[in-house]
Amino acid sequence: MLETAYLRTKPEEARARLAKRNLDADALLSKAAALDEHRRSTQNVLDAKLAEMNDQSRTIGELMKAGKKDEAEAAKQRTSELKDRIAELKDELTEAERALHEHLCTIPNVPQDRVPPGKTPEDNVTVAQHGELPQLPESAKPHWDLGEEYGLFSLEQGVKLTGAGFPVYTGQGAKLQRALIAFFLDRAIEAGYVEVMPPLMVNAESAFATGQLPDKEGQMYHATADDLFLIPTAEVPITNLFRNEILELAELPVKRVGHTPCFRREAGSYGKDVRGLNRVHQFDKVEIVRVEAPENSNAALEEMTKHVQGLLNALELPWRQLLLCGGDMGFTSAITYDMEVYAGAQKRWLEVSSISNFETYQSNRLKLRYRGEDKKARLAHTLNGSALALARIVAALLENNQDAHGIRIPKALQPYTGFDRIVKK
RNA sequence: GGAGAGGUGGCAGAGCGGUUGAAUGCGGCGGUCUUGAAAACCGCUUUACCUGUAAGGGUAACGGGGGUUCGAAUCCCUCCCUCUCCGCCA
Repeated sequence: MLETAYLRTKPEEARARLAKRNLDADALLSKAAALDEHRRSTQNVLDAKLAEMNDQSRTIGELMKAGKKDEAEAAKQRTSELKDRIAELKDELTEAERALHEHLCTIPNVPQDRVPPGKTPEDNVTVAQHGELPQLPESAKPHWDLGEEYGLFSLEQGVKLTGAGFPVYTGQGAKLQRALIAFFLDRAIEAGYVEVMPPLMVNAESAFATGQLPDKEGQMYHATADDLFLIPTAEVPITNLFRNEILELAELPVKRVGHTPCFRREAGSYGKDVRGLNRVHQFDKVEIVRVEAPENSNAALEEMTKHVQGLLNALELPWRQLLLCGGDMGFTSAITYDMEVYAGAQKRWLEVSSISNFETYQSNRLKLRYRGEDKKARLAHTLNGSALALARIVAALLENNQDAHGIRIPKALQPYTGFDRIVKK
């Protein structure tokens, strides 16, 4: 959620940046300004009445102490009107706060200057690319065929157990999952991230603080009996670790990494996008999360991107880095890079990582602050990125490395898999 | 799941209807003293919002929400959480 202080002090900047998202920035912001103004004036009046009431109460207390019962009683009578007015104003303020808050929740984060304008993925900008695209023979198979052929994973079995989009991994396929997770975790730990194993379910408060609620409610599985949500990403529990915290400057930067399964309903998805492992309801992901002082957050974003590039290079996967345009960026992000790998048999790019700087948008909801040089508490910046999402990495790995004798495992991964090829049983 | 106890500032721990945003101790910060340090002594030490150029002033917060009252950390209701005992269990 955007800060009202920002909207008040830099309305022009907010308007210009928001416009890149291809929405009616003027309408959103002028409504926010009106609601904010109303909230403040209501509080002003209420505060004055409360001060008056406090004064009265103090006087009555003194009269009671002095034994002047009659005078005290008389003073009590006089407070009833004030009391009613205060109750009225309190309701008004609560409503004004609710309305402002609700409206602020509908305004996405303001994109940074360098974010390109645009509406669709077509307008994203490729800022880096690396690796040769694999030249596979016509007989090359997409990963869903390879998965069946080598007995690595089965979507059909998942249907039996759960439903569509819940793969069952078996044998070398299961080991490959475990190897990738361990590899990603180890690399992050080497890079200074502290490993976290969080709960896989969160309460509504946590889901709200990182922005999954209310914007993406339909995306999460909801256990209604206990009002808990299955996490769509480790970002949610890990970032919420810092909810309502004030960090000392020396504690920054906070660097956390966690592996979790991720659960996504993916309501409304269809078509070739969802074939095989391209889009599933449950997948494993290693996520890196950072809390930074504002002046360091953009450097941190680049560092995280380099880290992800290093992983992809180690896996020998051709990748490209996209700078998302305003229209394609996530609701809560100020700038996002997407990392895509090329899946040679499908002949298409698959998104395997999304790295974002949320600036204060999340921390404002989280009430995540840090104490600066001047000892004043102010909102920290939060960032996160996938490093990396498994299912699609597996898809690309299988497709690109297939040959007549099986599927080659990249060298960096072999210590983790314990085998250098996937072969038919 | 059942029974009981309890949730107060960074921590420990008072307060149980009237200048109590909150005693006291510890910790932390600043100062005096000292060649330096320790000890001792003195002062400071929460956060959010509103108002103001600022200094300052105002309001709110004692697990969350609601109620009683002129006035609530203190009384009542409710939810959540922690601890102890019992039950169940990987």
